[in-house]
Amino acid sequence: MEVTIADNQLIELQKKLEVFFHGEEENSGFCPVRDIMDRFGDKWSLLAILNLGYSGKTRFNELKSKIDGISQRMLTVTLRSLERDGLITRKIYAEVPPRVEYELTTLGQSLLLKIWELAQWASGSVEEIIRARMDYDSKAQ
Amino acid sequence: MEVTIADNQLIELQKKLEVFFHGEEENSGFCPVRDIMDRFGDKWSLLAILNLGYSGKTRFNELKSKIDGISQRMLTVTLRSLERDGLITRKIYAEVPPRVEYELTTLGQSLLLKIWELAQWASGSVEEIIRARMDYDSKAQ
DNA sequence: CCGTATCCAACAGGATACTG
DNA sequence: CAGTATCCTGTTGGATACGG
Repeated sequence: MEVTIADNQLIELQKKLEVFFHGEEENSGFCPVRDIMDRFGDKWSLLAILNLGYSGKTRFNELKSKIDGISQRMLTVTLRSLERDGLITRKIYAEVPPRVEYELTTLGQSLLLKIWELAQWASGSVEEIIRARMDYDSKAQ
Repeated sequence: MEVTIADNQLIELQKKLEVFFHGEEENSGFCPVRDIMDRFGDKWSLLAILNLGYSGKTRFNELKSKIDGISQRMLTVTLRSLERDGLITRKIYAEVPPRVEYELTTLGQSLLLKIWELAQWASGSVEEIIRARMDYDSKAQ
C-alpha cells in the first residue's frame, strides 16, 4: 500500500479531530463543534465580522449599506447576537441624532483571522469548485 | 495615539481583506466571499466534512448515525451538494444489498483543514464566549 | 439615526411511505 | 442499504409601520 505525504497529513489531522468527537455525551450534551456550527450557520454573522474587520469601527447604517442585501431587522439581530457572544462591542453616543458604533473585540479579531483564512481558501478554490459544478451538471443532463 | 502590535496586525489584515471587497460588481455580481457563505450557511455541510475527515471512507448509514440529529433526507441533500462542488466522492458498489461509500477529495481535505482550524478556535474560545453570554444576559435582566 | 414591533412569505428541513 | 417522493411544519428573514 502506498502512503503519500498527504495521507500522513490526513492521518495526523484525524488524530487531532478526535478531540471534537469526545466529551459530547459527558458534558450534558454540549459540544463546542456544534456550538460553532450554530454561530456560523446563519446567513449574516460571517459577513458582518468580515465587514467590521475591514472597516474597523462602523456605524449601523454604514454597515447596512456595506452588507449587500441585509435588512435592518437582520442586521440588528445579527449584531445583538455577536455582541452577546463578546465578539463585538456596541457603543452608544448620547447625541441627537443618536450615533451607535460597532467594533470587533479582541476575541472578534481572533475570529476574523480564521474567517479570513476560510475566505482565502474559498478564493483560491473558487475556480476548481465552479469547474466541478459544471462537470457534475453536465453529467446529470 | 497609541499603536499596539495587535493594532498593526489588524491593519495588515484589513489590507488583505480588500481583495474580497473588490471585484464584486465587476464579475457580474459574483463574489467568492458570498459564495462560501452560501456553502457554510447551512446546518450540515461543515459537520458532514468534519465527520468524513475524522472517519475517512464512510457508508451512508454509518455517516447518518454519526451526525447526530440529521435526517435521511438532509444527509442526502447535503452529500449531493458537497459532491457537486467536488469536495467529496460518491462510490457505488453493484452489490446486493447496495453499498455506497463517501470520501473527501483532495479539495475536500484542504477545506477540512480550514474547518478544523475554525473548530480549534471555537474550542479555545468556548469558555470566553460562555462567560460573555452570561454577562450579557445578567445585565439584560 | 437607530432601532423595535408586527405581520407574513419562502424555504429549510422533519416524518412518513415507498422503490431498486 | 440507500435512496426518492410527498407532505407538512417551524424558523428565517423580508416589508412595513412606528417609537426614542
